[in-house]
Amino acid sequence: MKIYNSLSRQLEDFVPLHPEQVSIYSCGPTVYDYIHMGNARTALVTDIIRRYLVYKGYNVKLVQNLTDIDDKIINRAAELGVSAKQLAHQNGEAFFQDSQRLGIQPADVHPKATEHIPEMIDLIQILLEKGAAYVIDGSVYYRVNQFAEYGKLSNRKPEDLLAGARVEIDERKEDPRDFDMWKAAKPGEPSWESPWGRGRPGWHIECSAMAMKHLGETIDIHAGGEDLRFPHHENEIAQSELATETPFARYWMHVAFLKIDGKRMGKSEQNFILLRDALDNYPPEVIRHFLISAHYRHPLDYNQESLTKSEGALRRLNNCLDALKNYDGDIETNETTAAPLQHAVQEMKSQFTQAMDTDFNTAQALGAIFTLVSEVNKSLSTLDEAAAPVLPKAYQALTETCQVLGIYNVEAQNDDGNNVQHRDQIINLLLEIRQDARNRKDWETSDKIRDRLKELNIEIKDTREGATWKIIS
RNA sequence: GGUGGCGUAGCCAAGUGGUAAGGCCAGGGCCUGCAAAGCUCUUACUCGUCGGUUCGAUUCCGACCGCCACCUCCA
Repeated sequence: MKIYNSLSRQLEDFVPLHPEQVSIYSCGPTVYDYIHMGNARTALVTDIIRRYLVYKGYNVKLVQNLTDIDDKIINRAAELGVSAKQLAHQNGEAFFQDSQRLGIQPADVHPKATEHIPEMIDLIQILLEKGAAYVIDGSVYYRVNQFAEYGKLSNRKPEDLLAGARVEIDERKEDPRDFDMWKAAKPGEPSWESPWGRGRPGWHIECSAMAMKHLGETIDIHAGGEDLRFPHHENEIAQSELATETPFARYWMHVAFLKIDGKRMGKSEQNFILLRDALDNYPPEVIRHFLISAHYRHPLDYNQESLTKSEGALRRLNNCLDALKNYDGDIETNETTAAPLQHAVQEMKSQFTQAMDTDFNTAQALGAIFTLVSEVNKSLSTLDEAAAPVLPKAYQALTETCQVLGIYNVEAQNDDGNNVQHRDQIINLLLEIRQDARNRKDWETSDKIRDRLKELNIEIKDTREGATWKIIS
């Protein structure tokens, strides 16, 4: 299995620190607003990496943080006339809701910055003791020139960092590259006690402290959006590695931007689509399909046309799975069959694994899945006797892989409730009446039943074996 | 100015030093009372342009053109 490591800028064999055990830290959102599709892309990639590693048999511990104290939160809260704490709490809850709706499984731990102040203070203290930090007016800065490897993640030399800088330089800092780990409190802002007076943590120290607390000094995979590569992740490395003198993360993964109209979707651009709005318009599986239809390191453009394409692809997949479901398990296995479909199932599994093993190539994995869909449809339409015993295997292979990608929700297919049985009986009665009408070529009645049911989102298909129906959305 | 990425059929998108997955759309055929779904055939002698390396390049190297991103808060 190979992963593209942003640190080495090449594909590397994936070897976790401890065999069969993988630790992942994913940079979560700053909760001053609802999350948008770009945030969702990164979260989804992490979710699928986790699912796939579990599928491969690893034990995975995933930590995804929430930055719940920050300038943006303070400012937004002031605009809205609520406390920063309340705003962060609300948006944090909304983030969990939205993620869940997209079918993203909760992380094992969702640490919040405000609940880890002591750990951050301890870490800053260590860096001060090592001479890698200094205090000015109650703020603590990281002394970048103490860390020789600074710039190794973003591939930047010290002089590069200064040349094009468009930042206003704080004259009090020893070096323009130095960044704050602790900000002295300003009047009216939330603050915590510290050895340097009241204040609040800087952004970068949060992730260093929380990652190390929940996953140890060295984590296997650290993921985030590509915008975090510099300065956020670079600074995390500087803080963590100088403090522990051991590698912070073995594999750095950066998810490319989601674009809209060819431009980066970003909060500061005001061109974002909220995940919850997209979820109101499309089923979660469709959105997931869209988001994984391109490799995670390639930019992807958000537009209605692309979502519509994913809708079509999902329809094809679901039609196939629906047809297959009827064969699930009710055919005795005949090991002697040498049907072409048997080969296709094996081929699909190996192609899927190979694709995912190569830096989580979901686009290629989807190709493998749809190739089998095509083979299954072929067998189904020709009523291939030899293929029949393989059908349950095909169903299983398809559902297994689709669930790794989260584009097929078995539970959602099986409606619950006691009314279902009753409803089915009524629909079947209607189909019976319709069949009678068809037998006497009373097309008017026959079509009326079909059309009216369609209006009720129940779609009828006439097959060789008689009419079938299903609920459409 | 520095750093990184991208340019593959009408659209989206994989991919490889040996001759182009998959999806959507479109058109023909089969099936159907008509549909829907499905099947089937058709849709890039070609992978931004120009050079180079090679028996052979879309894939490696170089130049150029175009687009995007990071260097500032943003996943």
